[in-house]
Amino acid sequence: MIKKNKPTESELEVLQILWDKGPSSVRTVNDSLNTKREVGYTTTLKIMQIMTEKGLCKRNTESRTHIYFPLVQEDETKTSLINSFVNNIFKGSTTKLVLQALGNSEASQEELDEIKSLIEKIEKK
Amino acid sequence: MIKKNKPTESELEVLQILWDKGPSSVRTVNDSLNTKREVGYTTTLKIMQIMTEKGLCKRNTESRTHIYFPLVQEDETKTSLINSFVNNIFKGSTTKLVLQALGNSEASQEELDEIKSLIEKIEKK
DNA sequence: TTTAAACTACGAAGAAAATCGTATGAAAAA
DNA sequence: TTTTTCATACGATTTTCTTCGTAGTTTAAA
Repeated sequence: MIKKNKPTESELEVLQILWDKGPSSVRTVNDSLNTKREVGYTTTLKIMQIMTEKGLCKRNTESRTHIYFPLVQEDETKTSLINSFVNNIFKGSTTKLVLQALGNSEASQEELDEIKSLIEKIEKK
Repeated sequence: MIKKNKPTESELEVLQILWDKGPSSVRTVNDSLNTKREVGYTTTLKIMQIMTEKGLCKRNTESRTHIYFPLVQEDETKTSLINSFVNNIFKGSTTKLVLQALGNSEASQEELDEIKSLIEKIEKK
């Protein structure tokens, strides 16, 4: 883990949209955000400009409407977020997190099977 | 989940100490914090006063040195934190969190066994 | 009794994030 | 062409959290 580009919550919301939809304009991202909560257009614009400064994303400015795309990977970013979460809250023990998360979840049998098969795979190594 | 008393990072550090050590004075908490990072005494005091206002803890002011104790439970609080984490980052799917967390962890066989037995217990219900 | 140490209260400075208003210019519509 | 719509840029404000300095009090030490 070289850079600790920990995105803020807002930045993460934007990243999630970029990961899901691929390269997008500010308008697209803002519309998407507004399906969940009210955000002003220039607010979203500002956030995305800051994200660009921070290196969280990059943009194509050839056309008037700039197109933004993520520079950080979904998996990597989330893994890093999980790690700091686990460090903050579970003293570094991922297992504690998993136990507590699972203990309170309403996981279906399919989901449990998925987890079991992942565990098997780990055990084989 | 009625109240969304989401503690901040600092508040969580304090809570963790109160959960671990039981009712404590500001001095005790501050000393404990300082084993990990440098924090001024009045900083810790202020945080704990704010926590009291917020209802995260309560204090006994009978003696000059106030004794603080948590008003929120460790399990409940962490579960609630996990839930918002899962909502923010995994679109509400606890399973996704578990899969990704486990996939990148270095869990020992004992830990894996613990998880497996929890899964069995869930399946039996 | 005088001095020093340990507490709390409280205001305020600082830092980081989020939000927005306004200016400006380009493109599309009328 | 004129007007309206839609972009970006950017400063400024607001909010939240963190941190600390100082004042005032009580207790302990000298």
